[in-house]
Amino acid sequence: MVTTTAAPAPHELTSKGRATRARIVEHAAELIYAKGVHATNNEQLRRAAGVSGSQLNHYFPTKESLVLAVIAWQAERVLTFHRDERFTGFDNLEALREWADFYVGYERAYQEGCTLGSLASEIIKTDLDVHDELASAFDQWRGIFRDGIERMQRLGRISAEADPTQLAHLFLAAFQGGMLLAQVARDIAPLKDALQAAIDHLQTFATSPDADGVQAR
Amino acid sequence: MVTTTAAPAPHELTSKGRATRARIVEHAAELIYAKGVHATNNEQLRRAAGVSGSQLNHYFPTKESLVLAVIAWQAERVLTFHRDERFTGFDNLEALREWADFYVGYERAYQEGCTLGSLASEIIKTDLDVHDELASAFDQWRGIFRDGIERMQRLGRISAEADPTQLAHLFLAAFQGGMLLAQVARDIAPLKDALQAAIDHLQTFATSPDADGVQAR
DNA sequence: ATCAGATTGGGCTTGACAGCCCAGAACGAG
DNA sequence: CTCGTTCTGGGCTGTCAAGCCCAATCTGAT
Repeated sequence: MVTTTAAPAPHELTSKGRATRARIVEHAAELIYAKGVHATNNEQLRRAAGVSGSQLNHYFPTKESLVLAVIAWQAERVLTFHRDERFTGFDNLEALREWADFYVGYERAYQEGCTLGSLASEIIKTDLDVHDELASAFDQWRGIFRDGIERMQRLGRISAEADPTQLAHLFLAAFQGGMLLAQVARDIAPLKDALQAAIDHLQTFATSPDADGVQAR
Repeated sequence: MVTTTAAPAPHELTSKGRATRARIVEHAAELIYAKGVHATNNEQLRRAAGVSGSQLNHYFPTKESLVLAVIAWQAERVLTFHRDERFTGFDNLEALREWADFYVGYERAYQEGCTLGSLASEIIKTDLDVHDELASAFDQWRGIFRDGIERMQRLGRISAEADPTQLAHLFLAAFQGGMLLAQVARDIAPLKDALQAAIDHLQTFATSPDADGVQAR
């Protein structure tokens, strides 16, 4: 049996099928975020999503396929959030401050950690072949920060000597590390401090320290 | 049978017993670091440490007790490493650079992550009651950086306006986050960049930028 | 030397979970 | 309306790991 066209299409989903599949992914994402991949089993997911065992097998033959779908879903969520208009592509310091404030004020930050980072840490050493999906997501995430910083340079807001990729790595690392530390300490302070310090660092590259409404230290 | 003294001592270990227990913990730590907690089972540990099933049960009745011992062992290791003479309590920028260089050059950094951080992320959401042990370890770790930065201030090497706790959080978060990103990307660059940027930031507080052998940017 | 307690060996049981199957219901194109 | 396809329900089974037990051996203090 050879595929006639370029679209094998293992499952042609109807609208109802798509709805069920989406319901499974969303509930799986929530359960996994709250309890971790390993502590989330089929039965809990069945009850939460209101589906039966065979539906899971129908839409997600293996746990790996489900986890991949959850990763894709969470990645899309977090990337969409960061591309929200309010952050204007992170082309100014105030947007970064607003972004940091959001997560510092996000209750679940120090309870469950980052929706993507926690997931990544938990399964990166397992057999699950989810590496490429994760790498791609984090790469795009970093790209959002890097592009923003590059734009700050082009707009003359920060010095041309700043290294956008390095700074993007600092932001993402401070965020992920801060989330982990906050989770462990059950206190948001580590995240708050790390993000504040990272932003302060970027501020040292600002061409006019006071132009952004915040006085230099 | 009532204990005569105040020492219930659930198990008085002989030197042989202590050796076996230590062998188990060390091999468990290595296996867990390489493969994760969940992917490490009794059989692998039995073969690696050359012990039998009942020994595991004898020294570590539950997996939780074993994981706790591994956490304590790894925490002691990482804290001892950071207290090594060569870092002189992190009371100068050069020590931080040496520290960063060590991990950037450490092969397993972007393969397995941080010996403590990876473990923490993997099990923080599980039932295992290991929270206090982890919190204490990270608290001491942060304390090493904070104390170093405070000493830099007392020695007049950096401005008194720097916030030692905030900067300590930045270092630890950049390290943990950088480790995670490096693992995901299979590239050391994120860790290298994050640590470099964090050190650059501390450098902006230096009272004499060139006194430490490195020119300001 | 003796003996109580510590240590060791290997196998076994119980429980949990992922993956699978079959039959029936709903859907939707013609 | 009709029929092939997709969707759904609930139960079943194979696998695997954690925890446990009994019996044998070793240790070290007296």
